[in-house]
Formats: sequence, C-alpha cells, structure tokens
Amino acid sequence: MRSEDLTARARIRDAALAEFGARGVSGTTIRGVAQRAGVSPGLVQHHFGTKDGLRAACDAHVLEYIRAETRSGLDEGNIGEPAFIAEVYASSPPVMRYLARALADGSPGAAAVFDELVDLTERYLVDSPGLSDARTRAIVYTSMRLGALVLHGHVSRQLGVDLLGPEGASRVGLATLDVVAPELLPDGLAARVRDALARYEQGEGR
Amino acid sequence: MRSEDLTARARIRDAALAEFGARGVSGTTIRGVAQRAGVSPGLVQHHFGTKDGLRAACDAHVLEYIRAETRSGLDEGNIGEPAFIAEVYASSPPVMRYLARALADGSPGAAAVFDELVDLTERYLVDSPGLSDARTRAIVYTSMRLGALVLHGHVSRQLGVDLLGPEGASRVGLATLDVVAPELLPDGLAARVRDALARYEQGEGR
DNA sequence: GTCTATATAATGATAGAC
DNA sequence: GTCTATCATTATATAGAC
Repeated sequence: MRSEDLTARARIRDAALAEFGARGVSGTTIRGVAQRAGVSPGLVQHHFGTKDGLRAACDAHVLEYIRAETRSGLDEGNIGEPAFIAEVYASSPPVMRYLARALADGSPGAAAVFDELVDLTERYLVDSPGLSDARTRAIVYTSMRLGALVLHGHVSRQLGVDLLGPEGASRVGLATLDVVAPELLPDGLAARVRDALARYEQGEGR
Repeated sequence: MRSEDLTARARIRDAALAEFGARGVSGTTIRGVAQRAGVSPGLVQHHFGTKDGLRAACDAHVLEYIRAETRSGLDEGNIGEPAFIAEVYASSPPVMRYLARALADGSPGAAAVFDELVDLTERYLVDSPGLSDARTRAIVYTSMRLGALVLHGHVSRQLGVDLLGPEGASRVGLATLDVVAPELLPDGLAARVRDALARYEQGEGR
C-alpha cells in the first residue's frame, strides 16, 4: 500500500482523505491535495471534476471501508465489543481521521456510517423495563462510542499516546469496558475482550 | 437577550458564534458574519481586527460560559450527573453548537473545556482493582459524554427531535443513565436524576 | 494522462469618508 | 462607531498543449 504502488488517481484520493481529515472540507484546497499527492492541480480536476466530486469519492471510499470492517466484525459476532471499534481505529488512521471530521462536519457517507452503526447496535440491545427503549439507547451508545473517535485529538493529548495507534486504541477499548453499563455487553464479553486486548498488545493483532 | 438590546459588538460576536458553529472556522467568512449581524464587513474588522481575532473572542466567550455553567453544577454537586450535561445542552444552543464544532475542529478554548471536564470527572471516580486507572476512565468517559454533543446532528436526526432542545436533551440524559456503568455514578444518583428529569420535562427546568 | 496557462470569483484586510 | 471603496491574495474551474 505504499504510495509508489498506487495509481495517480488513488494517490490523489488518499491525499484528499488526509487533507479533508486534517483541515475539514472548506479548509482543504485542491492545490493542497495536489501538492500532497505530488501532482498538478489540473490533474486532480481531470480525475474528480470538482472539489465536491473529490469529497464524494472520499466519502464513498470511507463508507465502503467501514462497511467491510463492520461486516468482518459481524462475522466474528463482536460488533458490540468496545474492543472491536478500537481495532478499527488502529486499522487505518487516515480513514478514521477523515471519518471523524466528516461525522462532525456532516456528510452523506458519515451519516450513513452513523445510521448503520445505530442499526447494528440496536440488534444487540434488548428492551428492559425501567430503561429507555432499545432504539434510543442504541443512538446514545453509538454517539458515545464514536465520541472518542471524533475527539481523538483531545483524547490523545490527555492520554499521551495517539488514540489511532495500537496502544491508544487498546487502552481506550479497555477503559470503555469500565465505563459502559454491563447490560450492554453480551455475557462474558468483558473477560473475553480483556484477553483479546492483552493478546493484541503482544503484537498478535493485525 | 434579544438582538436589538445588544451592542453591535455583541451582536457581531453572537453572529460569529452561529456562523462558526454552522460552517466551521474556514467555512465562515467575515462577510457572512457581517450579513447575519446586520452590519458592514468593515465594522466586524473594526471591532475584532482579524478573522482569527473574532474566533478568539468567540472561544473566550464560550469558555467563560461553560466555566460558569460548570461552577453552578459543582455548587449543586451534580457535575457527574449525565442529566447535568443535558441541561447545559439545552441552556444555549448557539454556544453548544459552537463548542461542538470547536471540539472537533480544535481550538484553545475547546481544548481547555475538554481538559477541565476531565479534571472534574476524575474527582468523582475512585480507583478500583481490575479497572483502568481513574484518569484514563475520566478521559474516556468525558469523550463519551461529549460525543452526543459533537454528533448532535446525527443524534437529533435519529431521535427525531433536536438534542439541543429540552425534549432531546432530557431523553438523551435519561438514556445516558442506562448506558453508563453504575459505578461511575454516585449512590442513588440514577433515581435522583430520573426524578429531576421528570420535573424538568414538566417545565420546572430553566 | 499529465501538465501549464488563464479566466473568474471570492476572501481577508486596509484606507479613508462621514 | 459605522460605512463604502479598494487592494492583494487565493481559490475553483476551464482550455488547451504535450
């Protein structure tokens, strides 16, 4: 996945991902993207038309990436695990940075990610007397889990390590287990996840 | 607090607050702020010098606002209550919208708010064997509580009501109680807060 | 596919009249 | 304090050469 191996189009898209993630939509310039990708501004527009087209391409790419990660999480039956999201954090920092910014800025792709995560979360919640309905809890729980991502800059500053790296992600994943109500987690999940995180920290993770 | 009662300077600051909150830093233009405030672009720069000066003024105003709200929360001993933050949400939507954007964009004032909330939260957490240290849990807990604010657009869309209004704020405050680990809440807090929220919904809230 | 102009528009900031 | 020019910069987007 080194940049030399990619086509110019893919390099431009990755550069745009990084720029959008770092500076936001309106703070990003086509010139900046071109410079980061090592091409001319004209080439950027040749491939993506307009700045908004470039943005849409990034959105689509991130949405597909998250869907793939989510699917693999579902296959393993661990979508509800706080550690799962931590693993996703560390899997591709540029994508996560873009997603964080897009969630705050508002974009169709980010909205889709949010909505789909709410749906997935709701499946793992059961209605219970005296509690808010499962849907509302799923919405709030999703926003809370994503909170650490959107605020990764503040979390990383306070933690002293990058949340989007293996160490930060696992520490936050672990702490999340202590902060979330146990009813939200399937039976025995906490112990299982603590094991997985320990193994992950030993370098057996992706 | 109607805009006609305010000095032009205060009106410009409020307009900037709204623009920054809605469009982000780089998406906001001095012309846009001037138009919203009903003054000329020149007057904006007469009062605040540069766009960055305007931004700093908003930052300072919001930081002071949050500190005052936090202090009043401390006086009542309820800073740890999820319902408290819900009350703050509904207290001034424009300020909260600015804060949400600034937390995601990154600004000195927003960073100060985050750091101070972590400090306040840590006071209410006790170290416990088998759990992450109190500081780490405070960081994660703070980022999760603020997650709903930063993602208020998504939360509101899913909820069907504005999170920054009384109904949305109380619904989310209530659901937060069901999502957060009970150890994080002082004894009897949940019941107390549910009462307070019920009263709040009846219109006895601010 | 990739580049170099270039047209056109918008923005931050300044200067000076009232 | 408030406004109307105006400047210099920078941005998107287009056209066309290679």
